[in-house]
Order: sequence, then C-alpha cells, then structure tokens
Amino acid sequence: MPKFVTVAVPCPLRRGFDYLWPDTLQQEAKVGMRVSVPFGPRRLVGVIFATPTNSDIAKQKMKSVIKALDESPCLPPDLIQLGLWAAAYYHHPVGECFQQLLPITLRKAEPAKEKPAQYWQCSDDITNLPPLPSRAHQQQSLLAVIEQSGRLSRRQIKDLGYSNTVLNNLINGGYLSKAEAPLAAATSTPSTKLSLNTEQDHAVKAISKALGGFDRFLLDGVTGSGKTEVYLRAIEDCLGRGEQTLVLIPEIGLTPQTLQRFEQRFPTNVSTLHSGLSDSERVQNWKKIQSGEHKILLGTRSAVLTPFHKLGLIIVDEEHDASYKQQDGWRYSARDIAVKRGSDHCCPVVLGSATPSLDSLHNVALGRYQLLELRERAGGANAPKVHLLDIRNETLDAGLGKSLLDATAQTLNEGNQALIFLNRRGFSPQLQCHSCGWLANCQACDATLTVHFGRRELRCHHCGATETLPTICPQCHNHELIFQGPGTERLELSLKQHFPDVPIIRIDRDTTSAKGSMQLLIDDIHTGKPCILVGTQMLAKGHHFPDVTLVGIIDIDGGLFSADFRGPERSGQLLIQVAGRAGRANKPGKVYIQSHCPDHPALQALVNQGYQPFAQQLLAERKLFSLPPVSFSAVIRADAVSLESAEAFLSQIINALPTGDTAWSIVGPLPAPMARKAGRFRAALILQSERRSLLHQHLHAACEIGDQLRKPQNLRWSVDVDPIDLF
DNA sequence: AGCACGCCGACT
DNA sequence: GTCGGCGTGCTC
Repeated sequence: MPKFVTVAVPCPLRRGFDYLWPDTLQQEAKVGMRVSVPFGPRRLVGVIFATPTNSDIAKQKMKSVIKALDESPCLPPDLIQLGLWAAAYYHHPVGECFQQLLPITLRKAEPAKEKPAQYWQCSDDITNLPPLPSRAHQQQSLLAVIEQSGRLSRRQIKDLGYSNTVLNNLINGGYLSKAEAPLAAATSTPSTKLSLNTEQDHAVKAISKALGGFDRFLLDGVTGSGKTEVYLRAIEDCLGRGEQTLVLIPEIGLTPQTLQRFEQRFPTNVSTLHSGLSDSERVQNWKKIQSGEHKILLGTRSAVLTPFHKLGLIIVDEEHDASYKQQDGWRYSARDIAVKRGSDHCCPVVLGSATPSLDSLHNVALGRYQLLELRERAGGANAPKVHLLDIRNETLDAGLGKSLLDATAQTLNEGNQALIFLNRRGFSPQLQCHSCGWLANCQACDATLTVHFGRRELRCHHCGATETLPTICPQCHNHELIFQGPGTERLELSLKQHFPDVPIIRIDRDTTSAKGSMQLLIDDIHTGKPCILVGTQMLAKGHHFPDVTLVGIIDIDGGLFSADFRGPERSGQLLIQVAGRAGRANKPGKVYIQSHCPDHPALQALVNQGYQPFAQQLLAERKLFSLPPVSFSAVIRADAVSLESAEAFLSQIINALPTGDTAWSIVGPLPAPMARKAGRFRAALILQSERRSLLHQHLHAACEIGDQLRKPQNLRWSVDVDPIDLF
C-alpha cells in the first residue's frame, strides 16, 4: 500500500503538497519530520504535517520525497498543530509559517558547519597594559562597553556599531581575551530575593494557584512596582512542579541587567533567544528547551514559537509593546500566540504591563482575564506629580515653553537631572523657503524631508533617502530658508544655549548608532551628575534613570489626534512610560506636559486620574463606534507602481465579495494617509466584524480571490489579521 | 518566491 | 542571425 505525506513547502502558496514516501527510505514517515523534496525545478526543505493514506493528486503528477532529514520528528505534535492553526488564523501560506517555526540552521538540508561564536572579554592583565591613546575614542568606548557587559560576541559588537578594525585593534593590543561561552550565570553575586508587599504576594499566590491549568492574568503594575519579582516567584513555583517557563520580552527589553537578574536567580537553567545570538547558538538553546535540559526561556517575539518539553507557565512582559507584532510576512502577534499556547499546554499566561493594551483591558472587562494590580511602588516611592502646561499663545524656543525652561533650571540648581522628551529625531521636520514657500519634499514619498543639521543633510525618515542641505531655495534662489518645527537635535542645541554649563545628553537613533552605543550614554547618566537628557521614545523603554526628577514632554498633541484610532492609546502609553522613568523613593519626580489642547478630555483623564481611567474612557469610545478590541478586524494591503493599479486590484476583491450583511463590513480601497512611500503607492481594504468567525470566513474568500486574480506588474499584497496599524 | 518558457528589440 | 528584456504560468 502506497504511503503519502503532506508537506509544508517554503513557498507563498496557501496549501500543503502531497508526496509519495518511497519504500527505499529506511525510516517511517512521521508528522514533524523535515524532508528534502523536489518542487518544480528545485529542491526544498519542508515539514511533514500529515500522513494521509490516499491523495487526490494524479499519479503522474506525484513526486517522491528525496530523503528524510531527521531521525525523529524535529517539531513535536503541538507545534505542528500551532503551525496549522496559525496558517489558518493569519491566512498566511503554511510553508512560510512552518519555516519560521524552525531555527535558521534547520531550514537548510545540510546543517551548516559553523564554529561556535567567539566571545571577547576584558583581559585579566589590563591594568599592566599602557592606557589607550586618548584619541582612540572608539576603542575606549568599546572597551568600556565590554567591561560593563562582561562578554560580547563579534556579532553583538558589530550590532552596537563598532567596526571590525576597532575590535581587532583592541585584540592586537592585548586588551581583550577570548572566551568560548557567553557570560555564565553569576558566580559571585548571590541571588537576592526581595521581600514582597501584600499586592505582590497576592499576585504570586494567584498565579501559583493556577499552575497546572489554563488561566489568564493581566498583571497591571505601575513602573517600579516590582513586576519582575512577581515573575521570578511564580517561575520558582513553576520550576518546583518540574515544569518550564517561557518569558517574552520586547525587543529592546533584553538589557544585560534583565538577563543578569534571571541568571542570578536561576543559575544554569536559563536559555535566551534574541538578536545577539549566532544561528548555532540559537539552535543549541532551542534544543535545550525542547529536550527540557533548560527550564526557562527568555526571548523576544519569535521565542513564542519554540517547542517545549513541559511548558508550565508563560509570561509576557510589557504586553502592550508593539514589537510583539511581526510587521511583515507572517504578521503574527507573539502575545496572542502566547495565550493560544497557554490554552494548548494547559498552563497559566501572565500578561504584565504598567500601561496595558486596550485589548487586554477589554478581556478583563469580559471576565476572560483576571486582573492583578500592583498599585504601590516598591520601596515606598511616590508617583510623580503631573502638570499640564497650556502653551497656547506662548513663544516657544525649539518647542520649549517658558514654564518648562524654568522648571528645568530649578531642577538643575537642585543638583538633579532633567529629561526632555520629543518623539521626533533630527533638527527640524521641515525646511521651507521664507520667500516663495517652497518645501523640501522627498522624491519618493509623500513626505517632507527632515533637516539633519550636524550632517548638513536632508533625510527622508520613511525611505532613508538623503540629500545635501541646500543653502539657497532651489526654486527662487532666496537665501532665507527657515526650519519649521523642532526635532531632538534642535532641542539639544537650544538647551545648550540656555544651559551652557550643563552637559546635554541626546539619545535617539542618530546618536546611539553614530557614537557606537547607547550604553555609554546611559552609564554617563547613571553617574548622577546634573545634566539634561534629550531624546525620543528610545528613552521610554528598558532604562530607568533614578536621578531624573523632571520629565518634560514637548509635543504629545500629534499622537492624540492622529489618523489612526489607536493614536491616543499609543500616545497615552508612551507618555506614562516616559513619565515612569523619573524619580525614586527619596527623590520624587515631576512631569510637565506641554499641550495646545490642555482641555482635551482624554488628556485630562490621563493626567488627573491616571492610565486606567484614561484607558477605560478610550475603551468606551471604541465600544461606541464598534472598533477593536470590541470588534475584530483585518486589513488587506496592496502596493504597486501606481495608486490606480493597487486600488484596481483591491476593488476586484471587494467586488467579488457578498454585500448586504450588516454583521460584517468591508471598506476600501482606501489610499494610505501617505499614499506614496519609497516610490510605491499603497492602498488597503479594511474588514471588520463583531463575530470573529464571520470575519475569517470572508477573509478566507478574499484570499482565494486575491490568489486567483492576475496581478499587474510589480503588485504586492498582504493580509494582516488583528492589525495594529491600518496602513 | 523562484524558475522556465516564450516572444520581440539592439548588438558582436 | 542571437543575447536578453520581463510577462505568464506552475510548483504535489
């Protein structure tokens, strides 16, 4: 009797392919095995996801598996089910989903022989060496970074923005020594168990009691309330049952400090999966978790796709963070998949945040998630005082009003640090001719170019194009070009003029990549000397600045009134996260928010009542207009060389779908707010329904139509289920 | 996505 | 005469 296997092949087709399992193969065909198969003129690596006894495919069309690449299945049954579920739920080609379930090394037929990554640490006899020449800034900075983080791989060093030459100079000078493995669990520092307050204790007990069954918790804890300690205690109890824990953290959340805290508490038990690892390290850790050798996996988005031996607890830290949603290809939400896996593995899932997403708060309201609140700040620190500054009719200098400047001066006089937040990098977002009104626009996008004064450049923040900064208007040749609006670079300059004796530290993508690393700047801040920090949302995540007692927010209005209905939610979260950077027990913080609309009800709620009432107000609005998370949505996007062809493609889909049912809706094609980006035109269809099944039913039909349509040249299209952006 | 097949323009 | 442009179609 012939044997068949259905294989998920890495190609963008929404189906599996049947192959004959030849008798010449020694092993028995098993679901979860990787196989090498002929596919058209190519040979590809696929994963068996079914072993049917017959097949509808014509005999002459059927091909045979070339060989089995695994002795025993490389993906366990639960992951195969997850892949199939995800392909259906996200309406994404199965083969591409399964591809992402595998570590990169296992996606190829022949495992690439890769030598283990080399790590570098400070040489033991560094004190005997001559100090680095004072002009070798890069080497000094890299050495400091390595000293601070212990051990770094070549790849991590490169990611921090240091060239190979800089590293090689340090190696040749004898300042660094080789190490085989990343810094092992703490050897000297004993693990310190912090004592719990009543709320923390209650949270730990609730989670621990739930171990062994599926349950969902929203751990709502203000910054500094000790969420991590709750996680660590719950993990301890999970380990006590002989089960494993998955901990997800946002992309920028995996600081050396976080990792250290876990490794100190659970020596020899923690695996990590993040961008700093080489491919071979990734498979090693992947296998250690699958076999059960390691009990804790700490990782970013893709870690949610790791097979576990016995998964007993899932924690998603900063669950509101947008980096949990993959923004290309298979657009999955790691947070949502975490909940799905909790249900599959019958274990509790803890979503933690100081600023929970409306999705999770909605689930709390529906009784699906149990709310655990941490209101007290650990160590008795007080919440910062928040003030709204009305800047209507006020003269601003690079966006700074008088009250904020005065408050900054006072803070510095008291020997403290100030943080000024502006979520816009560069010098100025627009360059305009004072004489004829000409605006510097991007050639490829519907956007203005941002002035980068230090580099004498105009840059497009959407496509990366650069031009040299003109000195005269290209249209009327007038010399008077004016900068419209501030960016962090301009803010830095202006603050330097106001406070010439105080160091200004700017933290944004431009300063952290150019100067090599963010860590050096952070270290500088942590010395505690009076200074002013200026920066974008990079400041809002991952780092705490205990000596900052003043947080100034320059311009939050833009986000509150953005085209996307999620604008206020995101701005509110960002605002609270930035505000949370400030102060500690003995140094209470102040937050000043400049606004042109200080009477805005959402802003009022946020400032006077806090995040939760603010979020509840937004949630009520979503309910009123039947927007997510009250309803479910999906977006079909298309981009092409002309707006017409992108819209025409989407129109064909919308026209082929049934109409008249009020239980679901489809609108479009809508051109994106910035229709042209990087030379391509973008449009979208938006599907919405309060019934998930109805949404999926019609989305499925839409995909089938889209697949069959002949596409005009160069058209690309994609499906996004539970999108976090409309465009 | 790849890759092959196929049908029309400027070249040694 | 052919090399090569990318339109179209298929992948068990």
